[in-house]
Amino acid sequence: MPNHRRTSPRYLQLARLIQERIDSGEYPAGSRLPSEPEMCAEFDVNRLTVREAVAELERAAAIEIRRGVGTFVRLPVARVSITVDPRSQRFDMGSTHASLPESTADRGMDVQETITAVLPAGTSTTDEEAARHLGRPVGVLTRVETVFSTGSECCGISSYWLPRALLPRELAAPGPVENLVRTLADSAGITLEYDWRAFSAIGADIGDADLLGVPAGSPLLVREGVSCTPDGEPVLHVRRRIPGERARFVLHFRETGPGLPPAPHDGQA
Amino acid sequence: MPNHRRTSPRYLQLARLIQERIDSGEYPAGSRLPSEPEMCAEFDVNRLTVREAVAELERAAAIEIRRGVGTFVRLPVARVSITVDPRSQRFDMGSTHASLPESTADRGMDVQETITAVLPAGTSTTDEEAARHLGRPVGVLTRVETVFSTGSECCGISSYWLPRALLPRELAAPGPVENLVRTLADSAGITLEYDWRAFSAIGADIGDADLLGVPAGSPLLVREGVSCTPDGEPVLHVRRRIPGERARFVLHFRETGPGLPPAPHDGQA
DNA sequence: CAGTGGTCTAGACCACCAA
DNA sequence: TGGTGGTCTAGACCACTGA
Repeated sequence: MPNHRRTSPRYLQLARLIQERIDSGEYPAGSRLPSEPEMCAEFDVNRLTVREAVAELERAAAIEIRRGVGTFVRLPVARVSITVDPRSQRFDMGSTHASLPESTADRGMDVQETITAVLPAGTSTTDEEAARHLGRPVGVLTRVETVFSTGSECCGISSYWLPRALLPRELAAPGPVENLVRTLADSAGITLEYDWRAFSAIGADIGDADLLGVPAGSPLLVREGVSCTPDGEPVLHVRRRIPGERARFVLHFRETGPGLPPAPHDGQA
Repeated sequence: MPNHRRTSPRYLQLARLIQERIDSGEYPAGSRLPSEPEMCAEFDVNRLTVREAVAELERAAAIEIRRGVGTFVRLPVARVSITVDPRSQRFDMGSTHASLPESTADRGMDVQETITAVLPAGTSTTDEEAARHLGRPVGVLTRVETVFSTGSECCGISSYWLPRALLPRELAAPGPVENLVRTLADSAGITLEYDWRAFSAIGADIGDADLLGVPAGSPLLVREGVSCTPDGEPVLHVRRRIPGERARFVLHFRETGPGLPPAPHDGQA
């Protein structure tokens, strides 16, 4: 009686298992995974099943395969920053903050943000990056995870990092949230401005892929940045992931374009 | 004597063959591909080989697999536009144009843009989208393809669309180019401003994947938009693709941040 | 129900890399 | 040279979809 009513295929179970061993440090960053024949023996599956699990993790950018050598846990990658004209940008922060979900709603979609988890920042790469961007130790930060959904479908994920002392009660437990940034600013009695925002593209890791209902490795558009007080103290780090095929961020530079409909360049339909 | 010195594996050859049939219209958009057993028979390969080819094309977003139904040529997808505060944006256009490659060079990378092809716009989806954005018929547009390279490595691809009448001689043939936008503006005796720019993430199609040396389907950051004359006439459509792991676009909103090094949030190393 | 794509096995040969 | 991952075959059973 093989797989009769299995919840998920073996290669995915195996991929998650390997990912857990990476996360737990059993397979540390940079280390070599067991070879394919070794995994076949350990998990008692065919080599192709092992290869499918490994391919899944490679698409998820969790491991790196070196032909003829072995398979290795990935180190975080260095990236090039391309700065777009830092001089001439003076945004009206509050409204820009608010405009993101609302402009989506304008397009006929009712988007709801919901807190899924509130937890202390730990030792993951993103936690440490957030701490560096905020100029504070990881230990004082709280991480708030949210999902954006239209109806029942999840269309985006956000992670927020902020000092634990600033976390308002309304944002301390899972549940729907009206306007996370405004709630935070009102509760702390501060104004929040953009410090910087950045756009990049990554492949979905296994966790984000599960949440978003997309295959691991599929392209996500990442918008991240730091918000600060008017005197420049960084307060909030945001990292939002949206399936790449589903959204694009548009910057308009003119009041009215000649041939520009409200949504200037959506695909047809 | 099976594959002795084959240039590329059969599943990739098969993937390219199927892609050609899609491009040529032999498999029209929306139509069903032959089933896997049918392809096995036609191409005389094992089903797994067919499946690998099909998986490649699916990662490249060329086809869509519907379980239990069949595999279909993809239709262009509709997308959500998220507009970031269109009111408060008044950029200094010329310098922003120039800043993109130069800011990359500032980071220690010597980036060279090279024209690889100049051809009339045709019937592809991107050609038609460019024509729509420029408000001109496809027939009057020329398409200029360039690659960005650091040393021998290709680190980005750009496609430009512009009216054939405006194409300067310096940009009409393959070869290195100093500053494509400035060359165009000088030659036509016009000033170019940003109309809009947008960021999105897509999976690499087979052609872009070959050029960039990344696997099909791997995440690309897309920055596209229209530049126009000061009175608002759209002149140039740009669509740049950069491997997602390699770059990020950063918008700074403050003159000087407290804890902001020149490249505020690169990964370590 | 028949046909589709999804998963899995067993086994084979190959190209690549380091020692 | 031995071990690694890459490609490919033959065959099996399964889950899903639409008629």
